[in-house]
Amino acid sequence: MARRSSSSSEVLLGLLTIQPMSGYDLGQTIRASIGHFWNESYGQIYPNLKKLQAEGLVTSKTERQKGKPDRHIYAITPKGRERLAQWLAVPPQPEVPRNEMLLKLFFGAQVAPAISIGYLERMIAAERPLLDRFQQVQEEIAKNRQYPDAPYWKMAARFGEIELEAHLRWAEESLAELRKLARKAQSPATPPKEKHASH
Amino acid sequence: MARRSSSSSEVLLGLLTIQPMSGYDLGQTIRASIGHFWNESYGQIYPNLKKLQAEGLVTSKTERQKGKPDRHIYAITPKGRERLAQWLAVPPQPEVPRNEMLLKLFFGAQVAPAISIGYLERMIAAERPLLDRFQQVQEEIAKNRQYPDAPYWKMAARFGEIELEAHLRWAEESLAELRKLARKAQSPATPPKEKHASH
DNA sequence: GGGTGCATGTAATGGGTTACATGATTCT
DNA sequence: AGAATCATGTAACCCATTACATGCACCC
Repeated sequence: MARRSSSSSEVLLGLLTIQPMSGYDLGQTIRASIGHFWNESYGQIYPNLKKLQAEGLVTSKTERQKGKPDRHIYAITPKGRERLAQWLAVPPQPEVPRNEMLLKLFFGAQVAPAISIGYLERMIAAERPLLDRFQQVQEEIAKNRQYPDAPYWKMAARFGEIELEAHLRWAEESLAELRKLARKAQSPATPPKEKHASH
Repeated sequence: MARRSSSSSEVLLGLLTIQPMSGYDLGQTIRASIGHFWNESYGQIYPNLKKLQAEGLVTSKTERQKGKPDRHIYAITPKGRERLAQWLAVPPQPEVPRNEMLLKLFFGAQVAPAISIGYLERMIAAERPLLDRFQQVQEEIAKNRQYPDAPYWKMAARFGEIELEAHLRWAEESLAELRKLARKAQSPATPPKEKHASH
């Protein structure tokens, strides 16, 4: 995805406004907080931190550890905050996300309905448990209402919740339709006689 | 986005099951039908078609035109259908889409609320008009109910509709919250006196 | 004893967008 | 007159993931 000038380093700046962190911490934080709409691999994080440091947007200090590699703790500089604010002020371009599951469903007529049904069931099984998480996160944030970040973080979590609910509703609805379709395909033009259908 | 083995050529195979098409047609079709969850640039389409042809998954014939370059019309082969079915049977991996707007909103506390408000307004203005499109598409598909593709295409369109509705609900809700926030920020700890606030 | 987590980093590999090149026709 | 549409294609560039490399500590 060769987005003209990506946001990989800016995310790091943004997260470092919360508190100084190591590359590893940043990875963890990304997964835990913005993981539902943004991902960053370590192969991206570490080199970008070096680049940011070279530009004077972050500073680093080294923490010795026994048995483990040194931790490099990065902190954002005033210049880094400026850069972040600049980037935040640029209107984001609408991007079309690629959804492979939907793509395969779109071509579902080319294979047995059971396959598409399986994908929807998988999706529901994988996503339903996340609903609770989003609600928990919002409650957590609500406890720290005084922080200036709180309302924004809550909106992001709420987005996850609302979108997830929508996806689940869609998946259930589509699942019902596909099952109807699969039944019709099994007994074409046969009135529902039940019991020992075909074999 | 270096997804191990992407689906760029398989989309082309999938669309060619509808009818033989040129690279240009494929680009148009993608935008018109699956554009809300999948995009493909010509820089991707043309080379992939050549690759597919070399593998015997599609054939091409040339149509002469006056004043314009020849049209290369591609058609899927039985081998191509096999490959497509194989790919369709592989369970899609859940992917985390990157949403830059949400990312900027998440860091909204670092800039004036007006900026985030602007992004939400933009988003609503850009996306609301699409709702009608999705409904139209579904009606259109409903007219051709007999085609085996119809139920699957309808589901894809319905996904767009449901997700879009969810996004709009979220955006309106968040907008209201941000406006409240902006008002509070302007008159901190001042009871609502109305009229000629500060200036 | 083996897997998982902590912790950092580099290199290979592959994907994908954008820009460029070309040129006639049709719409504004 | 100039922009947009039709139509194909290539090359440069860059972004991002995955794999690899290293090694201790802790838990089962």
